[in-house]
Amino acid sequence: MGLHHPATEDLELPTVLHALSDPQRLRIVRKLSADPEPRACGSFEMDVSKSTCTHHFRVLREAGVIEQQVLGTSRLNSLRREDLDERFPGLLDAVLASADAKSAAPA
Amino acid sequence: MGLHHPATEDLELPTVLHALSDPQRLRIVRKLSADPEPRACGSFEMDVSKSTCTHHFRVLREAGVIEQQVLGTSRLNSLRREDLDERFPGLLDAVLASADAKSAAPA
DNA sequence: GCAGCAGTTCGATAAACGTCGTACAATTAA
DNA sequence: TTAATTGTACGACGTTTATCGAACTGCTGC
Repeated sequence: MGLHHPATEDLELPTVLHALSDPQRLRIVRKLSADPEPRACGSFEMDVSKSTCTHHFRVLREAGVIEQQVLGTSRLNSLRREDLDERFPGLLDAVLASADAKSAAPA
Repeated sequence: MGLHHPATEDLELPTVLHALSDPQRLRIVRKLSADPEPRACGSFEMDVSKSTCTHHFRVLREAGVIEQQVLGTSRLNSLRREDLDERFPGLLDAVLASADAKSAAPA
């Protein structure tokens, strides 16, 4: 069965903000942004269990933040950057910039 | 007793995003942005009970999104726009613009 | 076929959340 | 002083959340 992805015009701001408000999920999104190549779930070094991972990827997908393509036994994840930019201009960039600034360790 | 407000450098991105991810709270923030005059809690037309209101204002305050000043029996609420812009440049604007766009009814 | 790998599904659990009503405190007005 | 106004504190409640482990499905390769 195909995974469900919300249409661009159906993206809800509170839902997206909630999806981005969890540290684990924020990490996923940042990695996807840093390297735009679609990546399997397993390639993210998550410090939670496999089933928790599945949960977080689903929250991101159902919020419309990521897209998941089935490839064999894997799910290739990519950011829905264009859709997000169309619906919420500047939001993703601001969130990513804020997350980067925060983690940019001072010398 | 004075109300507790987090310092600008202590603002956490996930906490702020979570504070903004609730429709009631988003409404509060939008009203504060539309009219930058500090306003009492009661002046927001909220469709929830008084105690729920108190809860939402506290979440916003503890996340560092709003400032509450005591004036008599009232709490004057204002956006911590400068602090937010310093810590998370562009974030608040992007959220507010997205919220505005969403509620801007098409013809 | 069989084993291994990638994720999902299914409870379960503990914590957090949004909501309410009632009671309370503190200020202001009569 | 009494009453009204503004908001808080305190449970209480049902829901959602983040987490886990164990069992499962579906592909890939030997």
